[in-house]
Amino acid sequence: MTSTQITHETTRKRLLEAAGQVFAQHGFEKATVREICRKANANVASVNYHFGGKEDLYAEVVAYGAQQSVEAFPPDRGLGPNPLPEAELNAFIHSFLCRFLKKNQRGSWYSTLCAREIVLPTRALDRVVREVIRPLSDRLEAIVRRLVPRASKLEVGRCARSIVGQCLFYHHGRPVIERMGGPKKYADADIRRLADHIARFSLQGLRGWKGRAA
Amino acid sequence: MTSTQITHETTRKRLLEAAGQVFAQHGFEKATVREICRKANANVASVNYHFGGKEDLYAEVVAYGAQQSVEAFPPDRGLGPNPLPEAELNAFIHSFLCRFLKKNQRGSWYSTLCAREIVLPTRALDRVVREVIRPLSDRLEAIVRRLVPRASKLEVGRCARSIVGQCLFYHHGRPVIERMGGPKKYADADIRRLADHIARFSLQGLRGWKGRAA
DNA sequence: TGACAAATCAAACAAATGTTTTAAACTATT
DNA sequence: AATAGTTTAAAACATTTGTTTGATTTGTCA
Repeated sequence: MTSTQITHETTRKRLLEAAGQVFAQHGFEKATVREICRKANANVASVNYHFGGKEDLYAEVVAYGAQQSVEAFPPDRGLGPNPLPEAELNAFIHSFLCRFLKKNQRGSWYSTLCAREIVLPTRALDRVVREVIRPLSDRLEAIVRRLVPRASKLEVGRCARSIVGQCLFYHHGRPVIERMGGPKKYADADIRRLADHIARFSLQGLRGWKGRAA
Repeated sequence: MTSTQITHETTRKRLLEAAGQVFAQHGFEKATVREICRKANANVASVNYHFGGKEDLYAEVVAYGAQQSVEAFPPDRGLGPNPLPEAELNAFIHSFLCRFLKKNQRGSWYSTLCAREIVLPTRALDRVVREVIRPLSDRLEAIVRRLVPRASKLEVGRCARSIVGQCLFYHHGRPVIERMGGPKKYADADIRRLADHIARFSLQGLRGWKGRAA
């Protein structure tokens, strides 16, 4: 890689990071190319030069953010070899919460962006589902299956959604939770406790499907 | 009310309904007053004349939609006198799902709008939380308390959020669920089954806090 | 009926914004 | 050092959009 390409990459990267913040803060429509470029110390035309346009930049940012997010908190974090499904579930839930609630050094715009994309989907969502969400979902269903081996495929899916729903609520519902007097920040210990609660609630909930066919 | 005021009211109402659809479809930013007025068979200036501006119209629409939604599906629907908390929980969950999943005659833009507002909050959210969400939340916590009387206030809150999270996931996660091969439409029987699943999962989950202090 | 207010309408206004253009600066290769 | 290709910069462009204006119509009441 020549040094020309290196500076190229750095402006690209600066734009990606700046765009992530601005898109997360204002949403796609209200975010302006001008603010992004100002934040990235780049010229207004640089977005069109490097990405082709605002929309393409956005798609790039979403994919970039989702991947970074999963790599930072893999769902099997801290698990030893041959883990019990109970431990796997706990790790899955904990990593899931971390992805959204932990304030990482970057400013954690990934999660906000992802939430927006889920509720207000654009073309970028298709790629995220394919590359990030689908594998995670498959993994969770495998864990659930081990916990309730007699349940039908449909029931396993429903139970998995019950678990994911609990996690995502703390993300999607954040503005509401704050306005209801809930916490604005989550320390590591808070996230740990939350994960333990959801894991306990869910393991108990799964008991309803244990040992009986659908 | 004079007939002048009646026509006034009807254009107002037409604008509210049209705006609800357009805002839900495109989001606040991308929705244009021109499209709203075209849909409402009204002049471009009518939004400013009747509401003062686009933002005020939006705030009005959000509040209007949230109220209509709860009135259409009250959380105590179909309950007899002195219901068991288990039945109350089931009714609460079922009405909650209906609010978001049932396609009502209006085109059900309420729910979409509400989801947008939760993820990308504006000033309008404060009012919705105060007037609609808070009372619903209080009701749910009261039900949960009856089911786990020994649990702490914090734990009751967490359990309530676990329940709401399961319901909301089918709303917020809809674009993802569809892309994962899930259903696009929910018939009444589907909603019923879903409610039963969530109620069962949750009642089972709550057992973890039954009969023991925090 | 006639006057007054409310409502509607077509047209214009003013601001913001994504994009394009054209030239300058920079980098690497010969 | 010269040149070709790449990247950056400032300014202008074209379009969209919320809002305002002033005239016109509609409805009500004396």
